[in-house]
Amino acid sequence: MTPEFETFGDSGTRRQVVCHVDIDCFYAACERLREPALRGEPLVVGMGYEPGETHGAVATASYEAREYGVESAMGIEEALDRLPRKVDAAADPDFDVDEAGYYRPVDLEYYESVGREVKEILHDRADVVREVSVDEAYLDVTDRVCWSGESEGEDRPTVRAFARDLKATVEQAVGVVASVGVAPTMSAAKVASDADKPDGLVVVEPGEVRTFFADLPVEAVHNVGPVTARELRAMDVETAGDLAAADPEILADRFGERGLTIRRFARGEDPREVEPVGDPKSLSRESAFTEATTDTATKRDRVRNLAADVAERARRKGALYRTIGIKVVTPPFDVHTRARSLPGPVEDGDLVAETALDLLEEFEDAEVRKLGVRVSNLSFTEGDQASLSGFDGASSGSDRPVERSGERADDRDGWIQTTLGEFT
DNA sequence: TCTGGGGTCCTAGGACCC
DNA sequence: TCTGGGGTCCTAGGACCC
Repeated sequence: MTPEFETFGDSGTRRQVVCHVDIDCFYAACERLREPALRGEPLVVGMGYEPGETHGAVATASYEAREYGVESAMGIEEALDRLPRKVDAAADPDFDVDEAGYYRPVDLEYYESVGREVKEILHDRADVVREVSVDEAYLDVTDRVCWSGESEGEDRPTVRAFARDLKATVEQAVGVVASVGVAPTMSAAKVASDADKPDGLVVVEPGEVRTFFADLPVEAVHNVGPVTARELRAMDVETAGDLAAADPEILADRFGERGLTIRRFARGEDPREVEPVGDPKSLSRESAFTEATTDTATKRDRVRNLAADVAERARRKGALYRTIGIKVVTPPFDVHTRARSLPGPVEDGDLVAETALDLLEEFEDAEVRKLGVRVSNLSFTEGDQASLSGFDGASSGSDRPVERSGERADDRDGWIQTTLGEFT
């Protein structure tokens, strides 16, 4: 028995059935939920955007807005060039109101509440759910469905019927549209849900994974971003099919372990099983200045606020941290990080601020466009978490039973206790 | 295209230990 | 005293994902 091969999509013996669910234009869909007048209109949801302003970036553009060339991650200023605001267009005879759109700032809390409604349905429909983000999840539905050719599963629906019903339920109950992909592996399910957006439903049967990938561009493969895609193209690897057929040694040489992973994905091989996400590894907060600044007081102020935020979030989650760090972004877009580890895990907001400010001193004279504060090397105390939120995990979703706080922490138990005494 | 915010994982070099 | 190898931790940066 070779466990790693058990769940390989095209060659495995134990067939996992993975369903990937992704809400279409989630932020925009949420805005339309509470403001139905926005339906059918070009709509841009901007992060760091405020009504009437031009700073920030596009978090989500509705399909109608995309028609005008507005894309995700684009600066709001650029987006406004392509798609003016309705209000501005109405006031200016040079603009055509019909060629304008609506802009809304991100309201994550609201989106999270909508996301929770969706997740409830998903937990209802699957034995294991991996919540990847506010609007996206993997479901292990192995024991709930059968592939189209199978008949062994008495009452089980086919994957397609299952997915169709899931989509309909989400749409009726929550009012947002999901794209769904079903496949024998996580990586294929993910690509499948993406393949026919919006309102997509794509099923990739076992044995078909590699064929399914073959003609897709390399960047469709999970973990292939713009940088890797460019390098692959330079090596004449254009499609996922090319990637599947590429020499593994060359890929390993060029991209390390990731090179082998993406090749396996392209071949339909992915041994990962759907598992719930564990405790976070780090917590951070960052924010950009409207305009880059060199002013020390401004920078220190911002860092103090971010530090307080991060510390408060860690406290609420019952997280102790052993490493405190900052992120400093200087023009044009150079990212610098600095971090310092403490002798033992602490929960101490003042110390976060102090350490962050100390690390910031190196950038005293730098022009800064963005700052961040981060705590990492987290450990979660047995007590707090479970007692505060109930430890069932099945119902509450986000708070699952505390995991052992990492193998490394274990062999340190002795001194963790002593340092805890000192620091808390 | 001049860029938001919150994450994960990997890599590489240096310090330090045995 | 310059010669070996192995392991871990820490920091910084990079790529990627949503």
